[in-house]
Amino acid sequence: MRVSRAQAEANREAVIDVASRLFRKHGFDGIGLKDLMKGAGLTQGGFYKQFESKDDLAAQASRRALESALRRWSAAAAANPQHPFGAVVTFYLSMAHREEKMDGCPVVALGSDAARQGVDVKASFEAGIREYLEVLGEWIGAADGEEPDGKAMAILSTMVGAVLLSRAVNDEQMSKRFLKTAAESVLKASAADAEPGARQ
Amino acid sequence: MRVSRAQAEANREAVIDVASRLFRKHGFDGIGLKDLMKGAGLTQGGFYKQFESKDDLAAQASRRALESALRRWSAAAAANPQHPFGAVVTFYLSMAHREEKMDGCPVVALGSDAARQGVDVKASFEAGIREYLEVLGEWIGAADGEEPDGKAMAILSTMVGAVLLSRAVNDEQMSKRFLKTAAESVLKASAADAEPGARQ
DNA sequence: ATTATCTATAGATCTATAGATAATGC
DNA sequence: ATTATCTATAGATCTATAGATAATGC
Repeated sequence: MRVSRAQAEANREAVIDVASRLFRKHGFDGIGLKDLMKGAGLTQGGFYKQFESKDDLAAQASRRALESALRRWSAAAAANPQHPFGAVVTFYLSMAHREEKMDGCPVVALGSDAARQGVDVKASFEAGIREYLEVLGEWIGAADGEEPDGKAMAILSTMVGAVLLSRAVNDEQMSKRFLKTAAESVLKASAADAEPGARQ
Repeated sequence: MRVSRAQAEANREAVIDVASRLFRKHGFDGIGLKDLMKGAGLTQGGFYKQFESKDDLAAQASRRALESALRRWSAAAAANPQHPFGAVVTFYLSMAHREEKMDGCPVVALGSDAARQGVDVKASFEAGIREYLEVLGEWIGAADGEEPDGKAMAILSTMVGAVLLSRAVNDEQMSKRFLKTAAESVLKASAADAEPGARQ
């Protein structure tokens, strides 16, 4: 029954990975410990030797989900080094991303849920969101002086909101238009750098 | 025990109203029928004489929440008839709105949850979102020809995303900056009408 | 007589804990 | 000897149903 220390650690990581996907699919309240452990090939009883509570797993799985999402951004960007931002926008604001909640952006899949969670889950989201903003800031160029990542924040808001809205409606055409108009908007915003009329 | 037909209908409406608020606070999976009914001064047993299922209530409460949110937009707009759009943006992208999940925009409070629900809940969201887009379109002016509410869609995405992000982090300063940068972005986007460089 | 609401309960599921088991690690 | 995982279970809660109760509506 007992496994090696290395295997135990691998099992723990597997639970976090599985949870990061199943929470995105079902929400924090939509799936129980039994199914989360079963997803990693374990039974429910071992859970509390690995984690302090379900909240503890939620915080760790959130962190893992954000890290995984950022890696997908990097992969999309690496595939098109000339236009990393455009590549990420194309991927993020696609119908494919709309459909794959389980492997998609956790801010969209769990944002409403995260707002109801405690500080630990929110800390995981905050850390991941800061990394999102950092890479966005690098790609679109630092803003003009004050509010370093202000432009990145507005762009991230548009991207997150568009996918959220596209998933909340039945009409596929409407979903597509949310994604398309958001893509046009953020690409335009990223291009407009020292626009006349803006302060300073 | 039995009440008049009119009172029964009033009770039913009260349950929907309460549910529209409690679902926003706790999520569809975060509150049970017992507490939903108790919120309207009733007991759990009567639930299935009023509603077909919990999903049925979720769909009706979602519709009610969206209607109520649109009324708040109208109220904010009516308070400043010269700049209805600016008034709504100021209210929507405020820290006060960030704090009041229970009476705030249901797309933010329940958007991630709605994506996991069936067609009925999504239909409620879709109908409400269409109304959001309609009033936005009136205020910011119809776009130039094709894609009538394209600009409204991008603006709504930014607004929804910014409040969602502002609620997912612990840092209040970060929350404020999400709201502030989004407000600047949507006000600029609404002003820029026939911008040079745009297609057409 | 009808029916809106109540109390009570079935059966499933949830989080968390207790104790057994069997393999690891000293 | 220690410990990772297992089976089993406590106690609470969930959705949904059944039958009782008492006031309405004909």
